Amino acid sequence: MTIVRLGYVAMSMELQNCSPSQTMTFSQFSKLKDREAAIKKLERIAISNIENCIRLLKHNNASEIHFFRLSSRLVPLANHDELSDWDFMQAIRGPLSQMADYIAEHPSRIDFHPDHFVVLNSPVSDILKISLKTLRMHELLLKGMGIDIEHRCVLHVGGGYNDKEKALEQFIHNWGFIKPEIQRMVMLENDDTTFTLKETLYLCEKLGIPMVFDYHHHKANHETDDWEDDWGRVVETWNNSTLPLKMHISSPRSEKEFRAHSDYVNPEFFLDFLSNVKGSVPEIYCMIEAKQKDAALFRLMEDLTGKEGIEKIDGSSFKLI
DNA sequence: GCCAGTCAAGTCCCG
DNA sequence: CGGGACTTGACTGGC
Repeated sequence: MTIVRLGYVAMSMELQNCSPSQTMTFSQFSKLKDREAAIKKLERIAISNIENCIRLLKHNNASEIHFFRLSSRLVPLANHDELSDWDFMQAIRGPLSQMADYIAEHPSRIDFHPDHFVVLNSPVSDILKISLKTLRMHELLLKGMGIDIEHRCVLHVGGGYNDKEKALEQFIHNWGFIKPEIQRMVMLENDDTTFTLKETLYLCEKLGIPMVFDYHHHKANHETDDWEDDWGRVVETWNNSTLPLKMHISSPRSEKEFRAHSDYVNPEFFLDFLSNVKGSVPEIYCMIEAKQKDAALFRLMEDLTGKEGIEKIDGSSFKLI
């Protein structure tokens, strides 16, 4: 028996004026003459983003959704070099602790997917450094939300640099310079252009990192199309975690734009996948990555309801029987 | 109120 | 080696 729990990414198509990613670019910031006022504006944006996250969490609870990816753009310019004197954590302390209270009362699985500019296998030390700074920001935010940081940040392996084997070894090399507290936050995901399931598994097994399998990326980028043989290895990487296995599900937009995410997830595609993993693991968290965000999740929830071999537990949780 | 252009970042691709 | 594409959602400016 396997329990499947579905989640969605960062923002809602149903809630109005509830973006958790409002922003100010550095060029906008620079144009403002009064730096103090500009920082106050950044702080207002960050506070509004976090308040909107709380609204999203309430929306999730009301909809029986227990799995959610937070936007990584909650605090605009938090990592910017020119703003290193800005104590953004102090500025957002209030709403962040409200969020922590809410999460404590309504537990769910919450994580981040820092954008692809976090590159841990870079041979350039400055790029590694800024990447670690970005991870440090995620660490602070998680702690502020009262969330155990273990395995909360999904990352890609990084650049191929014309020699993937060397790039994988560079990852291992760089990993040695990363403090254990940050290492503990990281999960790795196969990507759609460079590092495949097998290559990502190589790192995950070597370094004890849980592997987030992205089925769509695998379809777009693989040595051999079959993944079932490697699925057991993916499951094993989660022995390194106290959390259940997690993966990513999305559908190609079209044959021509195969790598792009479609608005919704094709239920047949998903059901076919589920039939292959049934019984292999007690619980799977599936992050639905679709353009229509929560609306796509709601549609999938409906599509799965009443299907053969699927028993509904609650809104977004299903038992495969 | 809509549409095109801009903004950030690192990598990759082309010339 | 240099410039442009890629990607994402938010925002700005022109009409």
